[in-house]
Amino acid sequence: MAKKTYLPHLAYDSVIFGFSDGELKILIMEYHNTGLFALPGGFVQKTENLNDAVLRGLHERTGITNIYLEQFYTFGDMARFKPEVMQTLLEANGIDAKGEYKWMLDRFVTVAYYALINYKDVTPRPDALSDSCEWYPIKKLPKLILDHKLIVEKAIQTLRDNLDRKLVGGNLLPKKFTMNELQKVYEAILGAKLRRTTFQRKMLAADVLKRHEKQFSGKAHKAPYLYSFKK
Amino acid sequence: MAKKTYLPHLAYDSVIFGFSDGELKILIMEYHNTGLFALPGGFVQKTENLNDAVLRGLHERTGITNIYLEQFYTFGDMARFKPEVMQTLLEANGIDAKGEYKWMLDRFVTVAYYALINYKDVTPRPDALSDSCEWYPIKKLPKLILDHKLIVEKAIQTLRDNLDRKLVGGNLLPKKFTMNELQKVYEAILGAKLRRTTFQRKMLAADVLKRHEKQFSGKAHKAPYLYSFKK
DNA sequence: TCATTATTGTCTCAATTTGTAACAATACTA
DNA sequence: TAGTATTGTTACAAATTGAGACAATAATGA
Repeated sequence: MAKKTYLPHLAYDSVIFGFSDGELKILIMEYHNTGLFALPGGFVQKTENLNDAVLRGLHERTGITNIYLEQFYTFGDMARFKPEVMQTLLEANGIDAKGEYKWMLDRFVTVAYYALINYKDVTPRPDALSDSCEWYPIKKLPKLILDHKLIVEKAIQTLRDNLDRKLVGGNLLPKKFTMNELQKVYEAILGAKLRRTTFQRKMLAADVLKRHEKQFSGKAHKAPYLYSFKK
Repeated sequence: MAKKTYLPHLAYDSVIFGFSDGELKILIMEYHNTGLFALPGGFVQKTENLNDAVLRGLHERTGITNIYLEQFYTFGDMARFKPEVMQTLLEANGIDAKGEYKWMLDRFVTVAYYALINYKDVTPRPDALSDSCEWYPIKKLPKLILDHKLIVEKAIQTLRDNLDRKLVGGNLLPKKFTMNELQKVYEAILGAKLRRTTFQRKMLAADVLKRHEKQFSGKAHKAPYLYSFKK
């Protein structure tokens, strides 16, 4: 955390999406004894690629490598400069905000990314300053520091815009999934119900799915096929 | 240009699109006595909004205010760190690269924007270090420094993706234009011919155009209507 | 064993959108 | 006043999407 190792004034924040219980969720960190909630973020080492810094941070927090990651906006307004917030975080952790960590009170421009991961693959790990790193449904987020709410909203908007174009929904599921599970992911992202038959036809016509064996659930009805994304 | 006034390690670059002679063009700067070409860019003052810094730079170079501007990506690879390039630029201008301007040889992360402007409204003005600031057709760009070619390609790709979604084509034309002129802008951006009747129907159905008086060109055929974008 | 139930995969037909061409209405020229 | 190039609109075909019907399961339970 020495000033020397990181680029000053530059940070990243990540909106990490997961899917469970039919809901879209994101990882939120809570800081010790402050009641402050924030997106997981970090800093960029002086000789490190920006994208690599984010992948490094995601790996530390989720244990996953090979993460679907997309940069979507860089936030650089002066309005997001509130040194008293960072000071609260540092002091709550018994760190002298006038010492080695003083650079963290400076103005930061932050590059925002979103990640799509399979909920089950993750065991959230808090970092040194934070109390917990937990999943929150996007409809029930706690109050977030600075402009992090805005960052989340822009992430969701970008994800929606990219959903059909980049066929990215599968990254929120295990390798193999049923058509119904995929549809539920789409519905959670778009915030709207979709028609079963139209959805199935569209996905099959897109020619991106590979069909596997059937999944027998033990329920009293026809078993659905399992699918995975090609390539 | 004193180090004190700007955020270190952070820059912006702008891909400024204009349309003339049926072609999409961008503004490129050439540096004195170096044969080096680059996108117009700049730095962010320590107490200035990122977006405002870009608008300020665009105003200085084009004289225009009220510019359509969109941020599209932040480039932060180490591969773009080539201090010898900036050193060449400074020395060609008789500036001691070891002095006050030494910070410009550092690593920079750059936030890239594209702008859409009406070609006729612009009188390109070079900045202190550059020789000229001129329009180049996107098909005939000179070799650009660093990763600026990549930045241009990503700008064009983003512009294409946003074309229908954000209906931004009109920003490249004067307030009033004919349907045919608008179609030519779309064709230049997409790099493909469009069908006249389908294009006209789509634009009218989108309900974003206001129809004005006819434009009499003096040619021996029916005069087209002029249109402007609503609001 | 065999009707019952819930869900799935596919098909059908209607509604809508898009592709393509035709056509009448200019605005000017010769 | 006929001829020419271009425009705005319409007409019809082709393709896509909406909405429902229907047969094919897997299990359950009489």
